[in-house]
Amino acid sequence: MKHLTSIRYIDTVARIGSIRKAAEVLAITSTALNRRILAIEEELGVPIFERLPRGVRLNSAGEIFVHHIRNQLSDMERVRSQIADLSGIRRGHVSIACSQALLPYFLPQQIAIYRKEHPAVTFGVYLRDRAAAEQALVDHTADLALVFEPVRLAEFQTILTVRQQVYGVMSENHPLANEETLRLRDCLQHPIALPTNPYGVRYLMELALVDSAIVLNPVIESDSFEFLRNHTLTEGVISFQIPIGLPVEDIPKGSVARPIDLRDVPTGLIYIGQLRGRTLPVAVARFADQITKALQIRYE
Amino acid sequence: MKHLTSIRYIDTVARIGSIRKAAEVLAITSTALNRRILAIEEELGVPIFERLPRGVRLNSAGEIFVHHIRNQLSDMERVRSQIADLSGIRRGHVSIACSQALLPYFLPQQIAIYRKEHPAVTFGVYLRDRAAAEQALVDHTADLALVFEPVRLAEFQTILTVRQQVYGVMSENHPLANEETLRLRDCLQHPIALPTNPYGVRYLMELALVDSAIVLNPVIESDSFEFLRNHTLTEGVISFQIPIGLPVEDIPKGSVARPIDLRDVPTGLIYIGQLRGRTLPVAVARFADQITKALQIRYE
DNA sequence: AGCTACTGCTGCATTTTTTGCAGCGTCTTG
DNA sequence: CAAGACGCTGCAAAAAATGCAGCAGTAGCT
Repeated sequence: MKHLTSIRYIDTVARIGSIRKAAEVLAITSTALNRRILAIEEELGVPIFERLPRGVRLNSAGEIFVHHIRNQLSDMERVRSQIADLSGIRRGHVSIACSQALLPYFLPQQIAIYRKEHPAVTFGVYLRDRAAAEQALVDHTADLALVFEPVRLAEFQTILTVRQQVYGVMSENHPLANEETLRLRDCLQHPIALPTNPYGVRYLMELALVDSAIVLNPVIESDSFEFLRNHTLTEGVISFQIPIGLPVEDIPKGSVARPIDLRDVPTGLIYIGQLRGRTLPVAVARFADQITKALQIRYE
Repeated sequence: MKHLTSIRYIDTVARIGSIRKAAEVLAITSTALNRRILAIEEELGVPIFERLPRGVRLNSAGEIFVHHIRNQLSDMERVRSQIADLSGIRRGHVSIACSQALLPYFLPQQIAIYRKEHPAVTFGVYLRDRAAAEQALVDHTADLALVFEPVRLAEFQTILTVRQQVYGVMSENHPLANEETLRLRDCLQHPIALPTNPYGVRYLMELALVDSAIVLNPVIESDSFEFLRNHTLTEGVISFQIPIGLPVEDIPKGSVARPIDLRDVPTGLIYIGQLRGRTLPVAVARFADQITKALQIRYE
């Protein structure tokens, strides 16, 4: 909306940290942008940016101000979507920050279902580790966060939690492929592949072993779950994943997934959350509702 | 704030229920107001007012919108005051050491103006002669010094200087009361009243006469400017004062002030100063700013 | 030291937006 | 049916925003 242009600009400058760079992104000249900032500072009676030789940075007045205008901007989005809802059309945008496990199957499926009903709603899906996803809520980069074992900031308001047991994924030719459930000590007899540290699965497994003398020695470590999953097929390694990151029906040909005994690795939790105290735009609220129901049905 | 003008207007229209009447209240034409409303409705894609023969009324989209913008407006107020608190212009203490001439009119007036904006800021005003005022800065007894013809210690950092011509103050019945400007030798034909030695006016006048044979022989000598000023009314004496120590508009009934010819007594300077190198508290800096501007306007 | 590249900022001419005036059509009201 | 009030529109003037060119300051590099 037009009357929010200045504060949208300022939001962008605060994110980018440079007036000239932000001006490029916003497709205006740095002059115009600079003047808008000076005008706002004039109105507030106080500068909101520190001028550094390499750009600008919010000072504490700026922190307060920008925090407020981000609320204002997303509130306005909500209002627009409420108004649009009145006239029957649902439009809007849903922005999601989520863990890697949600990307391959769960979210694409859910978004497809939703968009079939409401084609005017657009989506943004952003891969963030546990900490960054929560941060994205705070700075309004995302409306929803779907995170495995989050840090749980004070600003994070849980909508739903879902238990997720860790599974071992391996080739169907693997010696352990026929076990009903896997014991961790058995797995560790074989080469293993693990996600890197910030990810929830790795975190859970290290937590499980913290009291024992055992150390995780992955032959493969990667921050790509997809790579890890594929690698179980090409080499006889065991990878680890949570059910939501696995196909709903059947594991791809040639690989199997077996639960790790709960005595060895406890279940983790996926959290769906939003920024505390925020009233979500209609489209977002509805989507949150949909995936909440889907998860409740799927994981009792 | 400027960028909220449109929504403030809309808020008013919603309250009043008529574009033309609201325009009057807002002191703009109905045309401009009407166009702003149309523009917002355009942006929202939906009207927010029902047009009735007697004016306008919010429709349900408008209810949502106006509810939101009212929140936004009061939030902005809150943010502004948070920022004001943070920057300290709202609270704090300003401590001033100054010459006697500033006490009767100038400072009370300026402090009143400032405190009207920032009632939580407190003031301390201390009468100090030229040397003592500067010393007060050094030992942090005062944040600001306003001094006529100061000693100018090394630690004294000048913020602004203002020229002040010496005036003769006398009863309107005095023989010299009708002169445009006064020559010093004419004044000395009459009884004169002078401040005691440490004061700037006395200093200036003695400086002016140092090369001549003339000696100042006051019939009254006092360290109270107020006493001197009043005494001109009761006895036919001439007293001496600088403009800032005189009322802004009119000299009190019965007395007149006439400038002393610059060939006889040179202009003196009022210095506003602070401790060298010190970063002043925000409240102090603001007040210094205010009086600086006030003085610049008053004595060009 | 000198140089380059990058920063935020400013004066001026130009473009865009906003405003005010006059007037139109519609509707209630006396 | 006339009067008055309402929201709205065409057009010209006023005001604001924008873009260009250029300045001054600083970090990092040679």
